[in-house]
Amino acid sequence: MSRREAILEAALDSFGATGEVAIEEVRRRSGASVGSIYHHFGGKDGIAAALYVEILREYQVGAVRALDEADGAEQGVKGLVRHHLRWVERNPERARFLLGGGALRETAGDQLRELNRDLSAAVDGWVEREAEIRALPREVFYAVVIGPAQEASRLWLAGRVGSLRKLEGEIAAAAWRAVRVD
Amino acid sequence: MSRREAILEAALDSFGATGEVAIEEVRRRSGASVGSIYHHFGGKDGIAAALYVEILREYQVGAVRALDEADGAEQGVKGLVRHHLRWVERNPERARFLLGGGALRETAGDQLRELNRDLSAAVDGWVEREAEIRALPREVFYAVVIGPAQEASRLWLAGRVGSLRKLEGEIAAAAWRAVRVD
Amino acid sequence: MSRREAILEAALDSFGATGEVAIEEVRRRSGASVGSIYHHFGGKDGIAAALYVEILREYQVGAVRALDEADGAEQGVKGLVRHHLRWVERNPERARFLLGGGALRETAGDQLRELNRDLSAAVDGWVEREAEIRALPREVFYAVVIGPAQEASRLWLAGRVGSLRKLEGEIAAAAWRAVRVD
Amino acid sequence: MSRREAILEAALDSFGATGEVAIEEVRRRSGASVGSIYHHFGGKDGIAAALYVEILREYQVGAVRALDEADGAEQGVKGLVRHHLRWVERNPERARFLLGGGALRETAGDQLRELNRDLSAAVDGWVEREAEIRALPREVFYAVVIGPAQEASRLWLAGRVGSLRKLEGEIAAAAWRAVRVD
DNA sequence: GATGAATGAGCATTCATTCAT
DNA sequence: CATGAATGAATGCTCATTCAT
Repeated sequence: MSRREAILEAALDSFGATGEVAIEEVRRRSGASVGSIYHHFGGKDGIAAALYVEILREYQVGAVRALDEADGAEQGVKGLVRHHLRWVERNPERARFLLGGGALRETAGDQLRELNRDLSAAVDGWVEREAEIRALPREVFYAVVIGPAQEASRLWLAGRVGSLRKLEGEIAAAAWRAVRVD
Repeated sequence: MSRREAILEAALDSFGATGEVAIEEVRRRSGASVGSIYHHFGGKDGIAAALYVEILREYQVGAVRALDEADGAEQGVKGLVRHHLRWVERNPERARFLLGGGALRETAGDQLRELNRDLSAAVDGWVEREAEIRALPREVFYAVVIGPAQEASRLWLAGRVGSLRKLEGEIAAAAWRAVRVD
Repeated sequence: MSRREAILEAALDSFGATGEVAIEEVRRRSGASVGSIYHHFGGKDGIAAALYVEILREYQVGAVRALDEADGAEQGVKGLVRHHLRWVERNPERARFLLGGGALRETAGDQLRELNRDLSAAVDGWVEREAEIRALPREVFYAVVIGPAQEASRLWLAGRVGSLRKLEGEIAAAAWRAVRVD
Repeated sequence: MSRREAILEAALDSFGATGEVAIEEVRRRSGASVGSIYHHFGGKDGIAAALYVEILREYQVGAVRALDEADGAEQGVKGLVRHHLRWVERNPERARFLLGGGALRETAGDQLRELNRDLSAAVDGWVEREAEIRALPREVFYAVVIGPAQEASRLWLAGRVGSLRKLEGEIAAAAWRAVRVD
């Protein structure tokens, strides 16, 4: 593991422990010196932004693959939901970071915009091609498909739900009922 | 307005401006002295907890009323969604605080547990009496009904959606499709 | 127990717990209001001074009695030592306060000077009448008789000695050897 | 003088002036920044502990040398007493700090235990080899030899005795009478 | 005599950031 | 690339004291 990776790893742990990325904490956990951290990331925001981009990219790759591998509208929608739930359950710290990290969207600016644009384009294109999906404003489609999975994820991260895996089928089916044409 | 109320008000404003409750900021905005703040709330966490409880209670009162006034399952589910969206749109600072305030759930402990228990009981009782609602694990019902509204709210709070009011009908209808029996 | 006494008691406990008398702590422990404390003692120093005087007086009464009841020089010296050790062992909090409380001698000023003058007079008079006691500067007599007991007390208060009672005989005998004429 | 040393020096002065180590005061006197102080000592307790260890070590070195240079039991015991009195008279601030610093024994923990163990071992070994010294519990020996000097020191530090040097002979002789075999 | 809300100076501590080596 | 000493603004908090009721 490179210095850079070790620092990012430590930053993620730091966030998990305290709810924010603290340089001092990162230094302790990574074993790198303050100077080294600054050399690589330029500062606190730099670390958070790099981490955010990296995590988001990983999440999105999975989402796009879920669509690619889907055979038909139903499988696509359910695949998005399942990917969300499984990714959260396998990456709780990353999920927590993504949910709590709204503050730094500005710093990572350009890269994030690019990422989101790419995903949106992919999803929008897919939706348009699927006739079985009800015509909905794009934000509503997003909210209705991802919202339930996201809310369940939040409950799970807060320890108020035992297993996302067990709810997966129900949530995916509900999302499908909500967006399919009758 | 009592000192106590003035302090809570200032704390909400402070949170809106900086994303967290800063004592110094609260002092400036409320006109109260540091000592007075500590006299009433015991510290930073105390303020946040009191605010959290107060806001959550207000939200929940509205949610329960939405159910009470509903005539039938469909109206009830749609009422919950509409209440959520309208409450967020009318109380953006409060909504932001509630969403970001996961950290202090411990401090407010007992009161929050009580609030959540009461709401859960009310909703569960209602759901059981409605035959038109599909049998779902309680967490799934919650996630499926509130999730989309919540996700749309987040987009709106982030400035990425123009008006919740306009999406209200679509989101409520989608939630209903997701939980009704066929 | 009167309000006054309750406050003094609480002040002693507070000192035992934190090493100094804190009004807030006294308030909590005594159940009195801040205002009431100020009414009775005028402030922090007032409490400490009153406590100091009260405790010192009690200690000195015992010391004088030890001399009064003594039959001859040896019994007197040993009696002073024994009284010191027993008083400390029976009143550890009071002893701690007396030892640590040097800072407030100014506040209690006049009363303390009077107390010390009275005790000095009593002891000096007694020493002069006892021919078996070696001629020593008064401070040396004091240091040599009380010093060992005091040092042992400090060890005991720090938990580094099991029981003062068991050492009593040896320490008293040593003090006597140090001040008697050959 | 290194930063570290400058900070310790300033801490000692600060203690002398106010009776406790105040970071703000240390900062002013040492010229170091707050951050630097924390970098080196971690906080208030860290400074006090480091100071305590350093001062105690210096005192103990002198005590051990007094024993080493002594020719026989009488010179050894009197040497310990004289060292104590002279050290106090030459280092009043350090003495005051050592006497008042009971609170931080926990923080300096291990190092202090080690120091005390070493000194105890040295003294115990010496005492055992000296046949002219009366068999006494180790704590009693300590209390009887050091107690009088310590008590005289306290009087001197409080300004109630003119010169320790003048009392030195009497106090040392008294200690010797108290512990020698007849 | 008693109460407790209010005050504000003072203090320890954290933390992002810089920079000489 | 790496290190760690140094900086100093910012902040939460404590606590003695006052005073209107």
